[in-house]
Amino acid sequence: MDIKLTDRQKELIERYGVIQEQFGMSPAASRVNSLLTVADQPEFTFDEIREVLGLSKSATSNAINTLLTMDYIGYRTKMGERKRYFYSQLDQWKDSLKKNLNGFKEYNKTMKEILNERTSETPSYNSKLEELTQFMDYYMEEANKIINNWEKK
Amino acid sequence: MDIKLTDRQKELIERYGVIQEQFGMSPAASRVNSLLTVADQPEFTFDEIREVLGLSKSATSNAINTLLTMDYIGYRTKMGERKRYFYSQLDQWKDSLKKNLNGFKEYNKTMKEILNERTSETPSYNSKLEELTQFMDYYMEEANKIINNWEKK
DNA sequence: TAATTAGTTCTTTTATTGCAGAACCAAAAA
DNA sequence: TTTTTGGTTCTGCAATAAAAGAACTAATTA
Repeated sequence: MDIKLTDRQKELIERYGVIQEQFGMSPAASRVNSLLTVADQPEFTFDEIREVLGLSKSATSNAINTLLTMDYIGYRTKMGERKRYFYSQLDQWKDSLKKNLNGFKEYNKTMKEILNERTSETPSYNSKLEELTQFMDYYMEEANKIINNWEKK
Repeated sequence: MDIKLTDRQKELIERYGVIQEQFGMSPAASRVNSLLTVADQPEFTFDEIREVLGLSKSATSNAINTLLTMDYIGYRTKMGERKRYFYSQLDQWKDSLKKNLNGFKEYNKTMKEILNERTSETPSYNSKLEELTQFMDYYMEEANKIINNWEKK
């Protein structure tokens, strides 16, 4: 085994890790994803990940599985081997941006229901709220166009 | 005092509250912001908020102050009164979207540093990473245009 | 001057998260 | 058939976050 990382790589793994934590990912999962993004080696096994990051088996297992279900990483296998080789699926970004936009859809649905339920006594507030829901619809539509536009290029 | 909310309003406050929790806001702050968005009454005092939501003074105080610093709510005062009257600042949405885009900027800066540090042994991975950073720059620029475009309308 | 109002701040309690460590399991190898 | 490999799942502990409650404060009022 014996995987070596430069100090710079270690620093970047931590920095990128912290950023991902801010997006709600657990410390361990953030580090695993960082490792697979930063390290020269394109694929890591379960035990290699465990070793370089100094994690327990359970933490490694849970981190890998959350990353897999989020499609942040993938794995391949090799003929006649039972091990899995994990790699960063960085194409994930556009997809997770799209999922993000879908999250806004839920948000906006609720905002519209709130608007529908509001008293008619507050017309100026209500029309601001309405403008907001329209803006969100507009934004989501245009943002999707941006993404599709890029893909066509 | 004696503020009354319909069952539907209570339901919407909880639902909108949960959505906001998913964006990383504390339960109490989420409920306060929801209340000010959903309730007919356009302004609430500290004690009214405390009472309808059944929160302690400290929880109320902290929730209000985080919402104030995020500009999610505002308050006004009335001549000769010491109380503050809090209201939802729903114009916040566009601003927080812009702040969100700025968050991506930090993210992308780190991605570029990672790219710079990567081995030249993995050209296809590297070029994917590069495309990604370019896409992010493009997206941030275009998203800002969307927002400004709407505001001009 | 004492009491009330409108909060803030500090301390304690409770709930949640994140991880380690050990037990466990199924497939493959010895 | 026992052992090893490549994990997963369960139990428990430590750290952190959220909120309660009580003590505090600065203005205002009685």
